[in-house]
Amino acid sequence: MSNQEFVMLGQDGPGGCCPGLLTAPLAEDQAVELAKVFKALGDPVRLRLLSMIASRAGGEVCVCDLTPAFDLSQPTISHHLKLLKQAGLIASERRGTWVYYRLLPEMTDRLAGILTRPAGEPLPEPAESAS
Amino acid sequence: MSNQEFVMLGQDGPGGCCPGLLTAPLAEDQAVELAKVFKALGDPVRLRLLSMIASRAGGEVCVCDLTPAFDLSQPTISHHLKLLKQAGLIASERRGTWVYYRLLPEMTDRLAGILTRPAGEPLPEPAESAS
DNA sequence: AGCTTGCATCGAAGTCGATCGATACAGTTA
DNA sequence: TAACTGTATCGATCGACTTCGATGCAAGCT
Repeated sequence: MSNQEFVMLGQDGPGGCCPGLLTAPLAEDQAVELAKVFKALGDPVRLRLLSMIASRAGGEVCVCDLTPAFDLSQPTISHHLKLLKQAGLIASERRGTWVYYRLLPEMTDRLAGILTRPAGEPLPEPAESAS
Repeated sequence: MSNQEFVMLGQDGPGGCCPGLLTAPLAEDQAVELAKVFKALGDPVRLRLLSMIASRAGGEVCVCDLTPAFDLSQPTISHHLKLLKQAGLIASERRGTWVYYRLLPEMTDRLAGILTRPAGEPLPEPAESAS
């Protein structure tokens, strides 16, 4: 179905676990893929949607529970959910009339790892000046 | 100096450490602030810039070392650095003719924490379907 | 079948963002 | 002071993004 483009972030690159963004200069291809995911997180509405989905007790939320929480039209919410889904952050499942969304923790785990600096990072020098 | 707007992400909110995005529904104000930072990371050029700065041995990089690494004009690189700076991800210092940028690990640490789910998260059920 | 509800897709309108060339500013050097 | 190098800012262009109303599709109900 469809010609949608999903973010895959090629599982840990060729031969290592999570190069990390903070340790090595990050190739352009990886930067492009990673940017898609961060861009999906770069909107207040999508952040709140993700947050509502992730923090849900049962792990799932019906769209009908998400939409009324915003001052936005139903198509707009649907669009944001689609972007989060294409970013690999959430997945959806239809059950009867309703569609349920749930978090894909693999992606958030990956992002957290990418933003984590390896244990005892030197922390060059506690310089103070900052333009 | 200036009327620039910097992201502050009010240190851990009123009384807790890193509510977390994945555990509670995230208020609108927090979502707006967080989105600014993620938006700054939502561009391949900025991700590579941040990566080059963060992975630098001495912890600092001269702009003159960053600019030639891209197929972009000098003003464009300068603009991207400005956005990363306003997001609180990097800081700059002028020494003589050159300007040096360095990572502000507090922000990346914070983001990593926000994207990390608290230890033994239930992981509702390893359901398979994903539209 | 026909109606109703829940959600997605489709254009359109307005805003935002990435990029550039031109230019201004800071600091060094002659 | 003048000239030169390294960065930042300005204004414009153009494509991307957010949002909407209208519409289409899926599933349940009468």
